[in-house]
Parts: sequence; structure tokens; C-alpha cells
Amino acid sequence: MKYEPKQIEKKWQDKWEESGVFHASNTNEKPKYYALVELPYPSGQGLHVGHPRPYTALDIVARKRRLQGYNVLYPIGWDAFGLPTENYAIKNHVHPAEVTKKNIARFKQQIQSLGISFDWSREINTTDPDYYKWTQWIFLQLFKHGLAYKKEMAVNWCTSCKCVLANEEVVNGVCERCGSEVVRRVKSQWMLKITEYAQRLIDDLDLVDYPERVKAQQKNWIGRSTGAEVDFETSAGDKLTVYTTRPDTLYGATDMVISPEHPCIEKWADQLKNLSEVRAYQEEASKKSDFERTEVVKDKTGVRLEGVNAINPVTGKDIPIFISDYVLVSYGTGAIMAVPAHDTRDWDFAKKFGLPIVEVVKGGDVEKEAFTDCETGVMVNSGILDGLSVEEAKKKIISYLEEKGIAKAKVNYKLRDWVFSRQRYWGEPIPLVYCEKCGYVPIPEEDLPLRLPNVKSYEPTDNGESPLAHMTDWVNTTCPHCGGPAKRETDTMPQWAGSSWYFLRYMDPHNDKEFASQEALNYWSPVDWYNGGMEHTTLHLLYSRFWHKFLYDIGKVPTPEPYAKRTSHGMILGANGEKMSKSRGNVVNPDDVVNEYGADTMRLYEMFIGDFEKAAPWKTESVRGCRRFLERYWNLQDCVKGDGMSKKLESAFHKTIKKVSEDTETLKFNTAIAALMSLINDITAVGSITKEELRIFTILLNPFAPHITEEVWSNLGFEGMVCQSQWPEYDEAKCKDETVEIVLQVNGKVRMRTEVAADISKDDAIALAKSEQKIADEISGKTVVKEIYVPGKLVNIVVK
RNA sequence: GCUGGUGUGGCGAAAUCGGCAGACGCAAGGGACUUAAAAUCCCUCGGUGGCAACACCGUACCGGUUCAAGUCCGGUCACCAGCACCA
Repeated sequence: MKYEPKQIEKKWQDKWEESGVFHASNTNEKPKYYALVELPYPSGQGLHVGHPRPYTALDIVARKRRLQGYNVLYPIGWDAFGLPTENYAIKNHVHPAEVTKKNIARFKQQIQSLGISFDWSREINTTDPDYYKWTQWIFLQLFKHGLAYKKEMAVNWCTSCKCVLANEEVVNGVCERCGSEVVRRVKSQWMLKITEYAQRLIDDLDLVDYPERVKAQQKNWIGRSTGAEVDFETSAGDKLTVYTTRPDTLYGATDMVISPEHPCIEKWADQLKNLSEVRAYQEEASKKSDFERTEVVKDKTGVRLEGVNAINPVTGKDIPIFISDYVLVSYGTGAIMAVPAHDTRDWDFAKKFGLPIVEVVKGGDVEKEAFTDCETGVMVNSGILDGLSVEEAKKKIISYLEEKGIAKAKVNYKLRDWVFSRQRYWGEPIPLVYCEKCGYVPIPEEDLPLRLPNVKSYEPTDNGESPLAHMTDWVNTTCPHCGGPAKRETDTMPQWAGSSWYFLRYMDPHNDKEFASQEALNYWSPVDWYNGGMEHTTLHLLYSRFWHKFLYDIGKVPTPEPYAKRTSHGMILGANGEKMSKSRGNVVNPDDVVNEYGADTMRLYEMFIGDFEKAAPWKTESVRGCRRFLERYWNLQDCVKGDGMSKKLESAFHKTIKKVSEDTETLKFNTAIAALMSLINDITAVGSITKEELRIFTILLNPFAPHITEEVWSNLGFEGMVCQSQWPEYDEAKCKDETVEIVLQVNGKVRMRTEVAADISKDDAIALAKSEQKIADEISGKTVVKEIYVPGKLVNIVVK
């Protein structure tokens, strides 16, 4: 009997689907387990070899949990709104919904060929009106709670997509998706107040089990800093407020810098002697893209505001005010106090403009460079602060200024609100109408979903309006509030909307009364294990935590955090170690691998390739090794002799059960497979296997290679399917061998190895070592200083 | 610059608490079987020296702690990812 994956894989996939073994139940006595992978975007290229890596990994976890007696939810769906589909539709004159349907069919067929144990009865699709009804509903709740607002603001505009991008979607000044230039444009946009949740998004990271790098990256992105806002009197008779994290250096503030967009400039326009110069600088700054403005290497530029000065509140001195584009209007108050001696940017600026540099923290040479160390410095030239440490000085100056009413402690975040509107067709319509009398009014919840109308052309427009704006029939409507004429919002939601809550829908996907029932939410929440890509750490992962916290606040979900545990997989690279891409010509299609080697080999190889969390290059030669292993396993069917556990293999089996059980919990699939390979080497050495041993081996291998193990299971005549059997237990006592090989060392150098009883005493072990001729020769004539015995490992005799 | 991470054979990689460096697999070389090839099975496989037993060296680099360091500590270099004029 030869191993022919083609003949068995489809057969078992059909049996699993027909029998519904992987369908989760919402009413079950068993403990629940919710395993989740990021729902894919069904692109036109189909699956590539990177997709199955996380799917297989959590499939192993899901299958193992079922064998351990859990009621497992392991769902899948499609995040199908988005630009690539829309662009393809425009180019080829097909409806995006048609493209989406086709792409999904292809993805589904490909994923199913891998034997992933998804519960297909809960499949969702973010572009399905029955789904986006609830995306719109959540948006309306955000709106009703004041967390969605419209704002005229400078936004990132992708020149090629002709669409606004969120800050998170701009990478190195270009569009994350298409790589085109991103410019600033002032537009009125829907915003979501994610900043209101900034602190909780940091704090609640303590509640969850995420990799350190994910937590660090999120904290970094939110960018909390503590400091103070300080008011400076100006010669114009008003106040200029700055934000600083170093209030301790206030005595060293010798000038002020405000951003070119700062409103004070308009206020002071009449008093500025060099207004035209100031205007010219503002004009220049406004033309620059964000990327140009934030390039670090470039020289500082700026213009002094002639005619208005500020007064340092502690030294009483007049100090000049500059405008410069190194100060951002969108952070803090858009104005800073410059302390050239203790801030590198202020130092550069002061050097360029010949401004004084006053040292107020001793410890460096401020003529050579800014001294920014907060740990070691001591305050000088600082009146009431002299002699204090930086930390002490911060506290003292803030309370001193607070008493005088000119400062207050302040926390700031780098995180900005989420730009939520897109000027494109293929997204969820924003369910609001604009009425001249009533303003923005939500459409009634019972009218949801607000369906995307069929348009003839999806072309984005150059004036920045959504293609929906041309559909006057659809746009013109009546105000749900006053009944007067009104216009629909024509922007759509960003792609991130649908994926910000999809994991909740899986819990109760066919509910038409609620996004999910309370019972389902209470039963399944939270997601027990969520695996996804690192690239989503500051996008999807942060956005969905925000939405979930909001739903928690309004009493709709039972837990403050959506995901109890998050892990991240590494990318699968081309054979040349580069990222797989069409242009590099190094793309491997999973269909080809499945065709040639079978899905089980494909799965096994993807798990064996290396550290799950690290990137790994694909090597087709290495795939063979996994196929060989499966064939050796297949051939064990011909070597079955006897029942029960054989003495020879007992401890090897217990050790392997232990190793595989533990390693699959810690993402070490590669070493779990290595352990199974070792066990097969042991079995081959013995020459035969009992039926019971093969039964256990089959269960252990089942989560990794589900098809071949079902076939062997049925060939052996066992009841039911392996995937419904029970995960084997190991006995710690039986994991130990009776004898072990230990190393005999002299002065830490290995001199020889010997077999001893596992429970040998220290004295006996050392005596045994000394009785060996080789060791005795080494130590003779020397003084024994120390004797070390590490049970099961080694004896070390230290001599002088 | 800041944050997090990585550095081990020809290659992918292993190595709970500091305790045999290189498990497992790939590739390569040799052998068996075969008319032959493929497949399979067996052997070798970090470096240097040696006929050999064996010895010495070896986990990016320099130093330290320790009976013992890939692992801990201090410093340096290189690479990867994220952030970056955020005051």
C-alpha cells in the first residue's frame, strides 16, 4: 500500500465537512476555547505560501484542544472591502462585488485544500450587508456617544489612490498600499476619538498575554509623556502656553518657538514688523509634505517674530519668539520654550541663529552639545532649584508655578484621532445624513443596513469627493429628525472598520437582532488565542482594542480586552531570503506544493521550517524531508506487531507525548515535529511497533498531518475519527530512563562519558569517576579542591 | 537617535535552571540493492593535527564572574523590525 495523498486528502476533507465535526456549538457543557487568526483580504493573486503558516499553527492548537475535550471555535471569514479590489474593478469594468465573490471562491477552495479545521458554518464576509449592518450600527453608537466627529483638518492624501489615509497608513511619507507620494490636504473628515482611550490602551496591556515587542510597539505608538503646560506672558499683552517635559530647565529657556500654523501669528499680525517674511515662511512650510517637514537630517530653519517678545516667568527676561517648522502644530500646544543647553533640537536652532545657551543642569559641556541626561545632572543657575536633581527640580518647579497659577502638570500622547472617512466606493457607507437644520443626523437603526448603491463608475475623483457623491438619487433624502430635505454622507469607512469587531460576529454569525447575543458573547469571550502579523500591531490590533473597549463601556461586551493572548508569526520568504513578490519572481504557490507533495507535507513543512515567530526562507528541497517522514509513518502500518506498550519504547513514547504537548503550547512546532521524527527513528531501530503505540503516534501527529492520520486510523480499524479521539497523557515517572549517560570532567573539561543508574548518589557517582583509569591518571599527584555532581548530567572534579 | 529583537556548521535550525554545543531536517560524499536510474536502506558530515586512540580550537568581537558560559555581567560591532524634530 503506497502513500497517495491525492487519494485520501479530499476524501477526509469532505467527511469532516459532512459530519460537521469542526462546527462549534454555542450551548455546550465542555469548556470553551476560542482560537483566532486574522481574516484574510481575498486578493486577486490567491493564496500565497505565507497565508497557511498562521492558519496551520492555530489549526494545530484548535485540533489539539478538541482532542483535550474543549468546545473549540476556530472560524474564518473575509475582509473584503478595500482598494485593490476596487481598482481592479475599475480597470476591468466589473463590479467590485463580482470580483470579491470570485476571489473569495478561489481563497476558500485553496484554504480548504489544506485541511484547516475552520468552522465554515460561521464564515463571514465584511462586504455582506447582513454583516456591515452591524459595522454601521457600531459606528452609530460611537457617533451617539460623541466619539465620532467631523473636522476640517490637514490630512494625508494619497495622490494615486485619490483618498485620505490614516497616520498609520503612511509609511516613510508614502502610501502604505501603493507606494505613491502622500501630500497634505485640508479636508473635512470623520474622526474617531481613539485618543480618549489612549491611557486605557496602555494600562490594559497589563491584563493580556501579548509578546513584549507588541506591547512595546503599541506603547511607543501611543507615546505617552508627562510634563507641564507653562504660560509665558508676551509683550503683546497675552499669554503663550507651551508644553514641556523638562519644566526643570525653565531658567534656561532663552527663546520660544511656535509652529508656522500657530494661531498667535494671526493675533499678532498687526504688531509684526517683518510680517511679509513671516508670511513667506508660512507659505513655504505649508507646501512641504509631512515627510519633508519631519526629515531629521535637515538644517533647522525659522523666522524671528519682530515686534513681539515673551517673558520668561522665572528669570523675568525678555526672550525672542521664532516660528519654525520643527515645531508641530498638532502636538502639545504647538509652541515650545527652547532650552538650547539641554535639548538637541533647540541647541541646533540656537547655534544656527546665534542665540545664547545657558547651562542650568551641570554635567556636560553645553558649548559642544546639548546635555540631555536626566539621571546624573545637578541644577545650577536656577534660583530656587539650584543643587537639586532633575527629578526633584521638576516636582518643585511645577508646584511653585501651579501656586502662582501659571502652570499645570500635563500628560500628552503622540497618538492622534483616527481619520475614519475614505473617498472611495468599495467600503461601508457612513449611515448619516446632513440636514441644514439639524446638522448630522444618524439614520434610524431599524433602517440599517444602509446598502451601497449600484453605481456605473467607481472612479475616484480629483476633487476629493467620493464616487457616491454623483448619485443624486441616493444622496438626496429626507432628514430622519425633521423630515426636511437632507443629503447623505458620501464618504465610506476605511478597510479597518469591518475587521475592528469581526471576532465578535463569529460568536453568533447569523443573528439578525444583534451583532451577537449576550449569551454567545458571555460564553465565548474573550478570544483565547489570537495570532496575526506584526504589521497589524499599530493598525488593526490597536483599532479593534479601541472598539472593543467602547463596546465594553456601553455594556455590549463582557470583557475590557478582546484578546487574552496574542502571538505573531514570521514571514515566509523566497528561497533567496527576500520577501516573496511577483516582481522578484520568487513566489511559491501553495497549490503546487499540495499537488506535488500533499497538504499534510505542506503543513508539516511550514511548521518545521524554523522558529514560528521569525522569518524563514522557503526551500523546496527541504519539503522532501517532511514527505519522507510521512512515508515512514505510513509504512509503520506494515510493521504492527502485538498490543499494549512495549517495554523498549515506553519511555520514548512518554517523553514524546510530553514534548509535543508542551511545545505546541509555546509555538515550538518545529521541535515538536523533530521529537516525532526522533521517535520514528527509535521505532525503526526497534523494527516493529504495537497497535497501541501506533494509535498514540497517530493521535500525536493528527493535529499536524490530519489527513494521513485519519486514513491510518481507519485502516487500523479504530472507532470514529482520530480528530474525535483523546489526546494522550504522559506519566512523568515513565519519562525517565533507568540509566543515563553522564559526562566525567576534570577542571571542567570533558574527559569521558559513562553509563550510570539514573538515581546514583553523589558519593557513588564521584567514586565511580575516580575509579576510572583515565580520570585517576588526570588527578593523580594533585589536590582535589572540589567535587561536583549534577544529577543525570555530569561529575566534575576540580584539582590543583 | 529611541524602543524591541537577532547573531551558533555548506543550509533551515536545536540546546528548561549556567552543566556533553550542533538534536531534527536539508544538501553533500561514500556504500548496499538495481542491467541502469529513481526510490529505499546503511555509513560519514564544525575546524586543525594525527594511521589511530586522541588532542587542541570553535556559538559576531573584546573583557569579566564561575568548578563550568551559546546561556549571566560590562563594553564593542553587524543585521532585522518599529518609531522618529512628539519639545
